[in-house]
Amino acid sequence: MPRAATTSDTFNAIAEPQRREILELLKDGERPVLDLAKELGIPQPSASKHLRVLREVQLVRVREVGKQRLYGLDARGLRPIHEWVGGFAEFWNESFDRLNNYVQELKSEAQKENADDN
Amino acid sequence: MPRAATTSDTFNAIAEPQRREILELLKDGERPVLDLAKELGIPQPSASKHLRVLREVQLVRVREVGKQRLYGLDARGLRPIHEWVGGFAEFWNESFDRLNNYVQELKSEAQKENADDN
DNA sequence: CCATCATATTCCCATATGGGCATGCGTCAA
DNA sequence: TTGACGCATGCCCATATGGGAATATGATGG
Repeated sequence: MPRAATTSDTFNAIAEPQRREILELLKDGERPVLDLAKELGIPQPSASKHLRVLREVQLVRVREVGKQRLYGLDARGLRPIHEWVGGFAEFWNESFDRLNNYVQELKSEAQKENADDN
Repeated sequence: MPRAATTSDTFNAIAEPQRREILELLKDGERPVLDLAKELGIPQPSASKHLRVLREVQLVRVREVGKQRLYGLDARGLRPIHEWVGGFAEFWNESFDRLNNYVQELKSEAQKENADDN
């Protein structure tokens, strides 16, 4: 089985660089598809596809205005992710120390070995 | 081109459910591969593969102890992600209001239309 | 050196994905 | 109604991926 379907999985939805860019662009407000496509330098169909994925995980919503479809940000789906990642906050501070300790151990061992060599 | 290589991309690394589980298990401390595999209910090769990906993005580090390889958490790589997602915090609070306004607009329009019908 | 244990790799398969291109579809203006 | 515009879809291709099974690799104990 390949990677979990991007659909209905917010983690996968934001695993795509271009989709992350889209989300960032939408911070400034709603935008039509062609607008986003041009900004990203990708063909319209590609933009539409990415937007579809974002739509499926509900990170964006659409509003039809005439011929255009204005895409807007709905960041609520990002909150769970922020919380999940945040659950590691205590570790990314501490982990430096851990790694540091580990490096210290290696150094000690190395010195010991050098001593043995003499 | 398929999705960006999972290698060297932390976002993709944590897009895999099992890899996220591994990271969570490692919160409790270092663990050998078979241990993780059993805990996740997956074969050892699968665990090794996932661990490799996590290693490549440096979310875990290995320490060789005899025949075993103890995998440990190195959450520092998660910090950038936390910050990126956090950049949307102001929106997931606000977005509810936006959506709400949008719904209000729809209601208004609907009422207007009903009024027109009469 | 040999057998065994703990892991890592490799191979093959099924599938999901992103890109490019053509096309279908709904909306608006003439 | 027709034509143009803005998007969404469908199709095909190349590729990366996860799973399963078999095997290679490394370290340990005898």
